[in-house]
Amino acid sequence: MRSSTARRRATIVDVASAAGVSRQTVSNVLNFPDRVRPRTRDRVLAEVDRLGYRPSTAARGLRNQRAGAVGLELNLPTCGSDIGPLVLGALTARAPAHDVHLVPFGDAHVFPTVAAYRDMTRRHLVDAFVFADTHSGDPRPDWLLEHEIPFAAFGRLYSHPELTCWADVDGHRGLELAVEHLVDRGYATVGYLGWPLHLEDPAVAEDRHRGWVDAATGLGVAGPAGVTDQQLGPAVEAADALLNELGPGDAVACASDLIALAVLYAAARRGLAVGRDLGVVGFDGSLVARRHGLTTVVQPYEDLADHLLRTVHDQLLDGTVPVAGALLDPTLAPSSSTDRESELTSYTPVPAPTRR
Amino acid sequence: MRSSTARRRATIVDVASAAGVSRQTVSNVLNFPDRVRPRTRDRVLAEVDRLGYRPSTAARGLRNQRAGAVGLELNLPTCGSDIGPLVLGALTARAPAHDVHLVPFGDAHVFPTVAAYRDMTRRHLVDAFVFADTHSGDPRPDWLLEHEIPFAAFGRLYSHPELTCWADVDGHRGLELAVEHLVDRGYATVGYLGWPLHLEDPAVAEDRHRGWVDAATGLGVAGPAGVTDQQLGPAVEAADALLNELGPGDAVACASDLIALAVLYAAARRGLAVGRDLGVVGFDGSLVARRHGLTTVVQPYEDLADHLLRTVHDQLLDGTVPVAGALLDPTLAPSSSTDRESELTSYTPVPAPTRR
DNA sequence: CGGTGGGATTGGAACGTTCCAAGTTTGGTG
DNA sequence: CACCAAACTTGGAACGTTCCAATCCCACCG
Repeated sequence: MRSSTARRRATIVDVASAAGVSRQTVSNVLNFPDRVRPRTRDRVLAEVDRLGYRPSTAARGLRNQRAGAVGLELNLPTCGSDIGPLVLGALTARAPAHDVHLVPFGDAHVFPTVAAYRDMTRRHLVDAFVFADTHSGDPRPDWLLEHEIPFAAFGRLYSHPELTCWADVDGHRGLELAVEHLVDRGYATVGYLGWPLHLEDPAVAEDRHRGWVDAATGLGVAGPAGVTDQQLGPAVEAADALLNELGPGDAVACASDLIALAVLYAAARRGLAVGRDLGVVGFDGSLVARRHGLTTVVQPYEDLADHLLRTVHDQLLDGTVPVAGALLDPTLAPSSSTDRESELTSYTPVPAPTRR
Repeated sequence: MRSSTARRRATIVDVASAAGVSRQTVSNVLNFPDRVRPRTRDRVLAEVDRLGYRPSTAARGLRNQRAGAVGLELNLPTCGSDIGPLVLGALTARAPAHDVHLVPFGDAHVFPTVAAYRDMTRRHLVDAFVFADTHSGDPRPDWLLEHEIPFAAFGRLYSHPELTCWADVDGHRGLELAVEHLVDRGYATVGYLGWPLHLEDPAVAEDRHRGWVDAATGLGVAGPAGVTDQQLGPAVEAADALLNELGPGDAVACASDLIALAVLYAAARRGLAVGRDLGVVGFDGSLVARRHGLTTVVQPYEDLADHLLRTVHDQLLDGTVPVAGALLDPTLAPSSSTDRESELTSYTPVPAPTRR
């Protein structure tokens, strides 16, 4: 066993003696390159490269009193939604750019409490937290504020209107995009199927609804509107009711991809060919949309991830918080459900569009 | 600012002096309770509790040369599948029981390479890795073996038949469960819609297919079989072809929930009421199944997570690897698609079953 | 040619934990 | 009552890094 030589990973001292400088100089090369003369710097960097040296996370964390990690709560609503995996994927992909790593935690079966937050904080496992699905009476923001622990929320903190450490998608803009696209494609009237305002998150529901109202009214294409909760069965019934008030050549903009799927089903039920007879636009850019050939408003997941990570980073660095919550612009991904040449029905879905 | 008092988290020395013992005794209380007299132990534990002390992850990791973390690769196939979120949720929920935390990594857009593995290892950020979606020519197992880094795979390592550090669901047993359930519910003939054997993972496809063959033949209910890839459009066509050879009162067992959804669509296309006229069973226990009222074979996600985490834990502890890969038993979750009283069609889905 | 200033580099100390070897107490025995 | 072993407890050292203060070196100026 060559444990002593090959097995042990190189430390800063190994690099230092290989380059003929001291510990501290190597540290400076990596953390404050300006402090080191170019000649020395290059020599050190060459050895860093040759030995494959990387600073130990544990030693760094101990010395700096900072874990370089962000806790991410994965609870039931987050895991079981269509966008959960997309948010997680984006945060994971963007974390390295912010010099942090993620630590997911939470029991997918139990409703969130602060216990896990307290435990992870005490163990110095993370410096800050990111979470989603805030609700009224949510204990988490209060607890984190009280303990002065940085955090950022995906979605408005409507239980704490004064807080600005959140990012969300601009649903108003998203529905504008949807309506503009539908008009562009030549659909005559644009209806809307969204969420009731008394539902869990009235701001999001209101936001998307107003987007449709403003755009459709502005363009003179406003049709009927309906509401439903985020469940397939009831949504199909609501979609069915809405379609009673729409005719061939009309369209429906939806508050989510799941609702859009329900519209596909309601259309199929009455023999409407989606695309040709009826335009449908969803919201989320989820797997459901890709599978079913739904045109959808794609949330800017990477931008959201960047904003959330930057927000906690700034709080850690100097305690600054954003001047306001961030509403980020979504984009529209056209597919068959708004293609007039297409005859999409729920039971003859098209394959997913080829990836760019 | 009361930084100096309230802000600083308690350390082992604080606990020690509060309890009137030394550092080491506190450490022993937490790590080797037997070494400490009960009287002392209780006194120390009381102070631990009072001060809310938890050992610093960084200090522990530095001293023990162990991060207490497991890297989890989230790549495109993992994130974009129906089971990805379920596997992740289970691993997250079970990690604390194994005294580790997870560190997800990976770029959802790029195909996996060993670069990220090397980087995380060098930084001592993780001790081991868990990943899924192995494929032939996968560089990861070879690289990890070469560097003697523990790992465990979700899914068979069919590119390395000699390796045993994997866990997978017993698809054979799953399709037995499905067929038995369908016979139990009084369906006459049971067909099968699965994956072609030349697809990415022939072992899984073969496994599930044989389960159907054995059970259906054994019970004398074997019907026609078809194959399709894991895409909704082609799957609906394949399901349609299969239904040509089945009549009312028959059933289809499927290799995945997505394929089962395709069967729902094909049934709707020809006016068959799923449940009453046609039994359908999916595989995965995914969100898709819950939404669409599909009876499904649920993968034992928590057991899988436990096995994977235990496997890497054992490798870390004393280098032992399992004597064989683990095939874990799934369970069956009945829903409307095998309820003879129900008239489920793809466009009139039932609400998700109430959670237990 | 000595002094000065400033940038580059250095060694000591500390972050919080656990291992190790040595120390102290406890309880039992001759 | 003295002694011994076992049980329990203790302080020093080390894990790898970065902060801090001190030192070194060099060019430039008077």
